[in-house]
Amino acid sequence: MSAWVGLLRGHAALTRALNADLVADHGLTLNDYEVLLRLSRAPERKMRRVDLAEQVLLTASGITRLLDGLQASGYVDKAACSSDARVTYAVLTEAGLEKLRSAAVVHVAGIHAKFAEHYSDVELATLAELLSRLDGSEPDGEACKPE
Amino acid sequence: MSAWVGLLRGHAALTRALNADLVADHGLTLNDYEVLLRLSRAPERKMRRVDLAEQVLLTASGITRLLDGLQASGYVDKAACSSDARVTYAVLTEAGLEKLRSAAVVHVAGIHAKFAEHYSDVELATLAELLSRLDGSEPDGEACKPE
DNA sequence: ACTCAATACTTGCGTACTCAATGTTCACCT
DNA sequence: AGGTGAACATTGAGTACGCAAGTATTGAGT
Repeated sequence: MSAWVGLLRGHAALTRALNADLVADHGLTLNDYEVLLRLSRAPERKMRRVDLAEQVLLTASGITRLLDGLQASGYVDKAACSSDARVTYAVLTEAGLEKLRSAAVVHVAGIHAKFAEHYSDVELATLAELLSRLDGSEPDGEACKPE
Repeated sequence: MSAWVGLLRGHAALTRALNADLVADHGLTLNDYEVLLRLSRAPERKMRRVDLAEQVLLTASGITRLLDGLQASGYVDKAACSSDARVTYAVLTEAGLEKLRSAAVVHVAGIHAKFAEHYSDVELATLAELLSRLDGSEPDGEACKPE
């Protein structure tokens, strides 16, 4: 049970702090950042919305709304798919890439600081490996910085 | 960065699954359960709302609304403090205790299953210890079951 | 006794979602 | 060709919060 409580509390502590910084400095939430990041690393900087939703663990509805916000800010555009009319792509704009880059400076440093404050490199690797088992994802190295 | 991504994804995967079970089977959210649990283990099964908010990592506003819901369901009552008129206690009712006990059967088993699925006992203890550093909390043994 | 800052709680408002419903499109089968 | 079920994206409605503002009370200092 300790691990469960630790996961809840640790998650809350970290996301609150990092989200507050991101919102205050750049007007982006953690999920906004994650979406911009995923797009920045996708071929042609575009992804189907359904794939994006799956990647950031949101529903179709959630991704629609989140992307509406980013589109309103000029950070993403929509693009149609030539072979499937059901599909709409989310495309990262130049403004979006700039935004991501500027936000990354502080965000990545913040994450590093939070973890380095508590863990050695070995411990961090252990933690990462253990946590990756929870949702079956592969450990994802240096995943926080845009290309 | 892997640990950060693992924390986000692991947290999402676990809380989604466990919350869905709790809501479907008992009409309680994870935070509802946690509040009932904390009250069940408090002296006289009552706590100041401000302390409860701090324990479950909610704001005063958040705990007010959460307790409103539990009170409407008959699981908690309010009680005044004889020595400080600012303070209102949240008190667990008998119905609340019963609810907690019945929910605990499935919830605790669910948590155990999720963790045992991925970790040995030693790994679990390691994970718990590492996670507890994130918000400076003490490891909290067998904290998920009501008294 | 008075003042002020801190404390406790509630309420209004806004945000970020999920669930359910809906319409369009596609893949597959007969 | 026609029918059916699934995939995709959006929208309406509801939920669970946090932030800010507000009220009442208390403790500390003068």
